[in-house]
Amino acid sequence: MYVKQYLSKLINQSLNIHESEMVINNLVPPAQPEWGDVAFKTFQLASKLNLKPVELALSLEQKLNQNQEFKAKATGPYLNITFSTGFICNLVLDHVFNRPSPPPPPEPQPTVVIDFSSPNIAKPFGVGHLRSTVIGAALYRIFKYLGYKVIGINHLGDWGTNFGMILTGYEQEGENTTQLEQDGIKYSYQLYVRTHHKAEQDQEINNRAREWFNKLEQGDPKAIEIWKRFREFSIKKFKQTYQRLGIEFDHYTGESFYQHKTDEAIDFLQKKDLTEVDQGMLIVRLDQYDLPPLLLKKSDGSTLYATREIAAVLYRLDTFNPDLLLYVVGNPQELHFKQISAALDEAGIKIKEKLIHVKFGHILGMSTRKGTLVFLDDLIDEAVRRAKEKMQENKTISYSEREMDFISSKVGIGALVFNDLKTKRIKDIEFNWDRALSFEGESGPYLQYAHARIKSIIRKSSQIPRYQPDSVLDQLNQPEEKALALAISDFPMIIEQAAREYEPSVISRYLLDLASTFSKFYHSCQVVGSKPELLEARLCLIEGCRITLAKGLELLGIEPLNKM
RNA sequence: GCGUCUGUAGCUCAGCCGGAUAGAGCAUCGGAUUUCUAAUCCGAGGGUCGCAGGUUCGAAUCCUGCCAGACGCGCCA
Repeated sequence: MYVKQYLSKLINQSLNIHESEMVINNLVPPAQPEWGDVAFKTFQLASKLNLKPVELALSLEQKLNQNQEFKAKATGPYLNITFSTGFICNLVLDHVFNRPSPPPPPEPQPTVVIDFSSPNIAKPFGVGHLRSTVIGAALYRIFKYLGYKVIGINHLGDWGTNFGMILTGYEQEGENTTQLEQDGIKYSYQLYVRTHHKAEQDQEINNRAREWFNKLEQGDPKAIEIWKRFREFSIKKFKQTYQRLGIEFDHYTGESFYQHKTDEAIDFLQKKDLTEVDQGMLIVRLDQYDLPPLLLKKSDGSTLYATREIAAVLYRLDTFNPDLLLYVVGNPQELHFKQISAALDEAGIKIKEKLIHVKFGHILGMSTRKGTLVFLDDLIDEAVRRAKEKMQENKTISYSEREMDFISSKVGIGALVFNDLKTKRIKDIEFNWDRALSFEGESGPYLQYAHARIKSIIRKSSQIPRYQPDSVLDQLNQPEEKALALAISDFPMIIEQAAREYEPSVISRYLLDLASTFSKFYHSCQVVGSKPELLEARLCLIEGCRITLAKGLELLGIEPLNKM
């Protein structure tokens, strides 16, 4: 960005135009590295200025070459620009060291509410929920970094007919306090499964489950008390897992929170004359939107998922007055969110631009029934175990016991988190232990390793890297050094793109590229042991890379490591 | 049946608001360690960009049709 911004400014000035966005969008890497550092595609701008691309390129070549800092060469409709390495490094590192934060967004500070993770407290936290959790948490950090006010909400699935089943099982078996307190989720899930199994042979159990859920809805003290216990211990367990992942929420307001707000929501839609009764159900027709009707009430009068969702959106608009309302929820619910958005739009609420369904592909090859479901905690444990194994194989580095525990935990989790963030959200993922826990190639540990190596170099240099204007950066003249500076330069634009597209994978791909560029540098340019000026210059460059890498990793929720 | 999404190297993917010779990782094969961590780096092979039309000076990218897969479509969430 720094380099592109600089170039764009010059191009705009030389032509006396104000098209910096278009120009920046047309600045690309040259097809061949030896052609230059940045290439300008002139097609779009030429068309805007009513010129032929080739002519524009030639004219720009002449104008820009009055500048001392670089060479410009027109090649057909392209303009290839070559900088001196020292110049690029100064441009880029000045920003990295002296202006590490992006400029704040214009006042008033925009607010974004992010609904993510949202597990069901009676069902195991499986690998499927990891995606929403990890993507949502990344978006949370990205928007915060960009200066937004961000509110993270865990919309727990803490209400529903399945609690009838759990309460029935509880009634039959009595409480296993140890299990409940240790892992409320696993306990309620197993209770659910056992009772559900019995219910398949015994209709009486189903009836009992319905009764219990009814009691719960009526506010029966006994039912509420037991439900509260299950909820409390499930959340306690969730928080432990979230802590391992370094994730926090501002609110744990689940579906039960909206239980008594649905009447108000239904009232609101009824007053707008949008509802009608069909076969005993209360519905909102959405024919104008080419969508099937939204169901608000079952024929027995009880509310549905969508009802509570409407209530939740109204509550959030009212409470947080957000500019964006993000729902990090899987693909299958696309229709659901379209309906919610349409119904509210019909009611005159301007929500279409605000309510964004940040959808993602689901995890294939995992089923609760087949028993192929993988529990997140087990997956994390396995990731950490494999990381530890890898560390024990390492013959050149020794670790204290504390280091072993800390590093293996961060590496294992880094691999796991990165695995869910490296591809575009929309893609379905076939779960595979070895792929999810890869430590090589395009992986979290690859990025952490690059960071650790930079730290290691700095440690061995016994110097503190610093940036000074007119410094020794002119010492740098290797292509690997220039490539590294150019890679660092793209960081701000990448973050903006990730936010614009609600797509953390943009950052993942970028960091892979940055780390790979560093690794190439590492293998061809020695830092420690160079003559003093070169040492200082290279330290400054790799520290710039490290700062950028660390920031990117933090945004994704991966720990940048000093040693591994 | 209708709708949404996906289809690029053996596998997993990037590139998709049109532009220079379609890029990575894994896997396979061959190399690199007396110097800052080999969880790394270098090299090789590997492609009808699902198929067929269309728009354009130019299409993996835009439009249409078809094929394949995933998901969704009134009383689960």
